[in-house]
Amino acid sequence: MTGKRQEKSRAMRERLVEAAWARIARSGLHGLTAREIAADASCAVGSIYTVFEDLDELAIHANLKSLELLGGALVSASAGTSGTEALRSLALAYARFAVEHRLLWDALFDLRLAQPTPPEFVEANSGLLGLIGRALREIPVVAPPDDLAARSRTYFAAVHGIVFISLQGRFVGHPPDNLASEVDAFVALLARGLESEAVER
Amino acid sequence: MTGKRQEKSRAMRERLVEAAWARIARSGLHGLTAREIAADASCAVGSIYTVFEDLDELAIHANLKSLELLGGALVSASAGTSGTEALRSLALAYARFAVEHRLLWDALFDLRLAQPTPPEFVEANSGLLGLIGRALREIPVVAPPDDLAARSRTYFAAVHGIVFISLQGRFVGHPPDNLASEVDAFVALLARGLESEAVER
DNA sequence: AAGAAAAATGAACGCTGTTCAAAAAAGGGG
DNA sequence: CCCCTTTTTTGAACAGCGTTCATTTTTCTT
Repeated sequence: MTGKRQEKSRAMRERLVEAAWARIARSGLHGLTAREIAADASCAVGSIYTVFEDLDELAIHANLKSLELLGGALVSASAGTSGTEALRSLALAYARFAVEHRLLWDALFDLRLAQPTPPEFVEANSGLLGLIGRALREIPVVAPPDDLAARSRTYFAAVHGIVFISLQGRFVGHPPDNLASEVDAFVALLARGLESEAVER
Repeated sequence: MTGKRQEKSRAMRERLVEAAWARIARSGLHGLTAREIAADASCAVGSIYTVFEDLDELAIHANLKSLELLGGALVSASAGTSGTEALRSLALAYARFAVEHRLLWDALFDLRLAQPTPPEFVEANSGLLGLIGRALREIPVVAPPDDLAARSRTYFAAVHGIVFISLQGRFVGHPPDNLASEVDAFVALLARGLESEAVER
């Protein structure tokens, strides 16, 4: 039998990521402790550090798992739609994901990294922004030479902020129940603004 | 001499908040350790817990200090402006504050509380949203019976998200240098949308 | 089957927030 | 002004954290 070493270490890697992800989903990023993860993954605490640089790197990989889940939700939500309708579907699906997987979603943004963001993460994010870009391209005003990527990021950021502040619950105003309609109205407003831009040109 | 006890404890309270605030400004919320704060404020670690419930409560009061600073910046930025111009000034001032006091601003949103947000904090936030409300009221479409507070929060949240994602730097797109123009363009788009709403009515 | 190489282990280290018996300071009465 | 009571301040001690590394166990090669 050859390559037994690689295989075992990769299996442990996966177990660790799975355990970390499950624990974030249950207790949030704060509930991520080396000893508990190790217990969940049936290995020693020290083993974590033979496979990952530190707990942050493990958390990043757990977040990548969440990002994949989010990506799936966005893709299926926007399937068969286009233009402003696609924008609305994407925004609503994003809000729904945040509500339904609250702790996983929180962890995506709570994690502050000492080191620069790893390329896998940037790529995953770009993929999701690409969905917005596709929708924007179908709206006349937003086309080359406009920077589609920049606009996508801005509009995503705006919706993200609305979801974030709403779920944070530190401000008076909409309770989270109304989040969907809040987001919907906002995207509609955005679309109006874009149409108005188109008319003027 | 009477009331020497109260006075001393209040003085220590202020020293602690000041020390915590300064340390957040220098090293972020992560750099907030009980022992270092105590050293800065010239008292024992245990004293912190005679005055505050825990470190979180101390951090809240440090954040209140930051919120006052932000409030001042927003008030002076929007002074003498109205309507959409006021909205632009407010958004730009908000972005500038985030950049110039990055760690203080991060701490405002990094702090996740186990307990419900204390009323002082909610009040301070409401005060700042009121500035947006004043500006919105001067835009015809946004008037009673619209819920001004709800709209204020939504638009603030959108701008906040843009600043947040931009400074986070985890996405491709605008570098933070362009944050001001990104925010400016976005507020302009928002204003267009609002005007378009007005026309339709 | 034996020796060499690699990987997994978990006790130990230095740090954290928080507590609480002891010490210090402040107020009141003779 | 001094003594006694009450209140406040103190910092060593505690439990738990992420991380390390000498030791043990497992895997590979000969």
